[in-house]
Amino acid sequence: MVKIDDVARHAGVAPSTVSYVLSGKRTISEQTRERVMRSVRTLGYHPHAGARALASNRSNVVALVVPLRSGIHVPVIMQFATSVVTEARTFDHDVLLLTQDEGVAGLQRVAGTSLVDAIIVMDVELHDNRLPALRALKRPAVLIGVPEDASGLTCIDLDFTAAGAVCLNHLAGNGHRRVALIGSPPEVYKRETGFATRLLGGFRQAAGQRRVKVSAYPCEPTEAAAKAVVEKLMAERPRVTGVVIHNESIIGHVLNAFAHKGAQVPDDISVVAICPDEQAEQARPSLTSVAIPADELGRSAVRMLMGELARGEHVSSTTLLPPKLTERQSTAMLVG
Amino acid sequence: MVKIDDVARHAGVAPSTVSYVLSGKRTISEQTRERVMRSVRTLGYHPHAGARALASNRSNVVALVVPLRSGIHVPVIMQFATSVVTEARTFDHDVLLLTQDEGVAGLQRVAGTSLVDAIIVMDVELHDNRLPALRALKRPAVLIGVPEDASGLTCIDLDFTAAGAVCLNHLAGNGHRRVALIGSPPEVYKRETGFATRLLGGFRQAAGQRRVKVSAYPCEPTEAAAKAVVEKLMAERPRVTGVVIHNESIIGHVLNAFAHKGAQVPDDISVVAICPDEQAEQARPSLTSVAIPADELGRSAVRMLMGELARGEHVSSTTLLPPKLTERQSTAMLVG
DNA sequence: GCGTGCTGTCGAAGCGCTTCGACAGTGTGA
DNA sequence: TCACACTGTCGAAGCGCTTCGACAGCACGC
Repeated sequence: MVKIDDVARHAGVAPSTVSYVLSGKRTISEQTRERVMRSVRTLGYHPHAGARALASNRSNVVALVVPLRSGIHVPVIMQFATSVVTEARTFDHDVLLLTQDEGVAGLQRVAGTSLVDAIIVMDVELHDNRLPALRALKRPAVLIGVPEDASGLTCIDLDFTAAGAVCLNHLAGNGHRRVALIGSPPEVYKRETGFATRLLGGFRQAAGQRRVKVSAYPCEPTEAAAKAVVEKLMAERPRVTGVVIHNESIIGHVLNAFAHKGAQVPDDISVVAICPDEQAEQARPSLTSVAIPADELGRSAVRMLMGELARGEHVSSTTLLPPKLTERQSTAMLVG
Repeated sequence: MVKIDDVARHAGVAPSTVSYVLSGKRTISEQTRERVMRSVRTLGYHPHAGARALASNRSNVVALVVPLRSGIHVPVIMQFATSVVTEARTFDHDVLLLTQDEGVAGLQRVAGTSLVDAIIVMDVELHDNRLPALRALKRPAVLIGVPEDASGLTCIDLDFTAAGAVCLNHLAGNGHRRVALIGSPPEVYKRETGFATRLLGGFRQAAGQRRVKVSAYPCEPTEAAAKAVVEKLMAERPRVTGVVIHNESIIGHVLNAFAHKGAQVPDDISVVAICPDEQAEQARPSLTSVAIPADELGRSAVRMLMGELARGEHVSSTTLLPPKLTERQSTAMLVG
């Protein structure tokens, strides 16, 4: 293994000079820098991560805690994870993958051993049991999702409350007076997952203001469940003309179920979805939708973390990205 | 931060004794062990990962390289990744997430800096450009997938050749003489992704032996593409009675398309899929399928790595898990 | 009673890097 | 021309852990 002393000798400088060339933490003459860099390249020098972490008290690794829970759409998680990895790399950081089932112990382990400099936690519940640990950690953390009490924490998420309202308002603006929400499985609401609960809240509140009659139908992520929900909906509320779908897994199935029952989208039923843009564009008909900006969330989370690490001080904040509704073929003005 | 010297002082022993208690690398009296462990717990000691890595030349981290490519079913990747993380934790290791787009440079970086002890690479192509680097690395690596030349490498995968044969034979055994394969998008075959190419090969070879007429239809992972492929298939080969689907994303769409065209499964068309068991069970009708054992692959990959790390010597090997076909409702004896 | 072989513990020497203070050498302003 | 402030580089002191060799203390067999 080639080490910093080898590079120093090869370039005819002190080891500390090599270190400063590589870190840029002190000014080095262009000439020396060149010489050192050439040595680094010809020798194929890679600084030892452990040694670096020990001496600098920085591992250049961030932890990413991903959910394994039911009711969470896997492609969105994956998209988020890759955007975190990609963005972290631009800051010369790597990403350690943790699963949620290690829970609080996992957080304490990776933070306590200085394995990671910072932590990103996905799928935060309203009353998440990891919150106290996260507050106590002496490392920056960003939560994706907003718990009920976000004090002392840094959170970022799509503004699901506003998203719920935007969907309702779009339908109401098109004249729909009876609207249904087809959502996540019941257990997601039971455990008070932030995004589901908040969207439903925003949806209901806007409906109250607009005097629109609404109803909510939780739904398991299977084709059969989607079909059953549509049938139930059409039987119980035959006069519903607008539907909001907040459950990526069943969007296609719901559309098929409507078609099967002879309900044309958008002629008989207008549909708005909350899902990644890509999915909305691929659906037939293409879906009016509020985008889930997984990519942007991942990038922002990393940037916030890097900001805190650079500044060395913690400021609690909550960032809610405004929902962006894109109108496509699945919604129309209510006629008659 | 509490360090090993603090623990040693608290327990009234030497730092080295604490280290040996924690690592178990030397015999320690039960009495001393107890005392040290108590101190560890009361002080809340967590050994510094970097210091440990520096001194022991082991980081206790394995790298996992995941694909970002099109044509690869995301839930399977995710399932695999979580099984790797879970299994690695049972060996007291963590998992560093790398994306494929860092390519060879990424492998060299994490291995060269001693950030990781070992590497798992998913989605290996027949002529993967990372193979030379992986052979040259002085760290254990396990490939998921089998390249054409696997010499010097450790590989594990489902035996896709056998899987292709098993599917064909199951249909042939049920009397089907004309069978089609609906597969991955064309680019997957073009870049010679192992699993797609091998399955097709096994399928064709078995067909030759059984004197079954076969045809292959690549398919993009969209509902529209699936529908189009089914229509094309039924127009071009109206006498096909058996279909193998090797493309998890479109299974549901293909079934719907058949239904839409009035072809009953399994009465008119028998369908075999290659997909996770869970997905096969949820489909309607439930699908006769060859399982993709993502979980087992992940676990095995980690175990092989840990074995190599423990032994300290490299032995090249290729492990092919035998395909397991489970008969469900989507296949039937050909009548008439 | 003495050599021999264990067991359990200790002390010290690193592992490879960063960073701090020191200090030549050079340029600047009075 | 001299004091002074920069610039660029060096040397040495750690960072917190593991591991090697050493060595007391004890049991055993002769």
